Amino acid sequence: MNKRQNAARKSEKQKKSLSTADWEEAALDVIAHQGISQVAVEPLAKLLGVTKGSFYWHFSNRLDLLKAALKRWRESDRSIIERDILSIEDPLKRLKAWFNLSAQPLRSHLIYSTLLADRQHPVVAKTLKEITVERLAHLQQAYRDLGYEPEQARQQALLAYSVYVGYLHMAKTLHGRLQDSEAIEKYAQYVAEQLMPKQTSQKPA
Amino acid sequence: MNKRQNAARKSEKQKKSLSTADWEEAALDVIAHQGISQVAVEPLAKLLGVTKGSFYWHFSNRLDLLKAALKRWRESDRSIIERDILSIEDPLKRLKAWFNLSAQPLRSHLIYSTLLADRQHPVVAKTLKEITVERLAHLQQAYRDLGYEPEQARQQALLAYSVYVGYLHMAKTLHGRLQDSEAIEKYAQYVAEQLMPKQTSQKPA
DNA sequence: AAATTTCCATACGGTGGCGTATTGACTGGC
DNA sequence: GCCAGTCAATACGCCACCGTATGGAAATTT
Repeated sequence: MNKRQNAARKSEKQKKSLSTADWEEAALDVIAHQGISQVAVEPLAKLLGVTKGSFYWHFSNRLDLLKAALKRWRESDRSIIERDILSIEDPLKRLKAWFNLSAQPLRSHLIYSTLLADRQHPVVAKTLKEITVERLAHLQQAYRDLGYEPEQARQQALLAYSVYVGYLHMAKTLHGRLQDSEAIEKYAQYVAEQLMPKQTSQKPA
Repeated sequence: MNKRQNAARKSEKQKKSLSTADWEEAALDVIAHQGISQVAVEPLAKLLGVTKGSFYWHFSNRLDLLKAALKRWRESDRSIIERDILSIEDPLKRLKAWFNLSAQPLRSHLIYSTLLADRQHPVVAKTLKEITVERLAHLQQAYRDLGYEPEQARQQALLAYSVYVGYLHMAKTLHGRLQDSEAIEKYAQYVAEQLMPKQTSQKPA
């Protein structure tokens, strides 16, 4: 038998030794629910059932872990967007897909929402700025493709994205979590109607 | 002469001894620029040119200060809103005043924006929830007064407030501060146009 | 001018987290 | 079966901050 420890360390499955990715994922889980400040190596180690002796084998320090975790999140998020949004050719459908995705209760949103709170942290600030600029560009392009003039497309993209960010906050503030009920569905529908060009004119005044 | 210390303690004016309000204001300044976590009693004392011996004379502990500071902020903010917004009878002008105030670079916004980031903290969460509910009610009322049906007024208020919150975040994320330039003016103008009822109909579909 | 109140300094112990150093145990390759 | 590599436990020193205890000085009261 080549399984490593014949005694299960704490709960289920024979735990093999941890990989760098395991630490990153654990960090992301903590970020999603508690924020950057709670990503502390000793508590995290306890969470994973080891001590920090292990941590400092995988990472040189705490910052190193944060960078790696954020990079991992960013890549996964980007691949989702590329697969589910940017691949859509019809700009109206693409925009709808944006709104639809935004209303979905994904861990990625949870992480983004928490990162917004931790924007003081230099590493977080850098990541946020990058991802925000990127998404704004995509949104602007969508509105451009719908016939908006560049400047108006920019404003509209900013507006739409503000609604997204604002919603994330409101949900957490008012309910302590991201909603999953029908209420959000109705609201998302309403928002989409407000933020998408009316049928009556392609190029609004 | 009844001035207290004939030698200026550190910079200007003969510093009399500190009041509770002084500590609260200092805390709010730190909150505005660095967030709750940086409101630490020893650093704050250093900032005020005293030691924490003073602090624990005025407050029983750190939490006590936070509560007091937030209460102070909330009251000042509320009085601004009552004076500059709620007093306006014409609902359209009132709404315009909301958007106008939102675009102003006030310390109150700065604080609110930072508090959004610190919503993990129980005391902050409570404060935020209260103030959000309050403001949403005011906004909803404004839209009601404009002829919106209750449900739509609620949605619209939520949307408008999300834009406000989202904008605060975007500004900080993209520029590291609240903008004061003409750009924000134009954007505010654009947003107002989008979020206020069109001239063509009082009661939008 | 003495007493009391108000405000502050200093010193102390406690906690939680970071990062280092060292040792140990299990693994696969030879 | 030995060795090198991989992952983890333990112990240590450090720092920042919290809260307490105690004493002292200036201001105010009497």
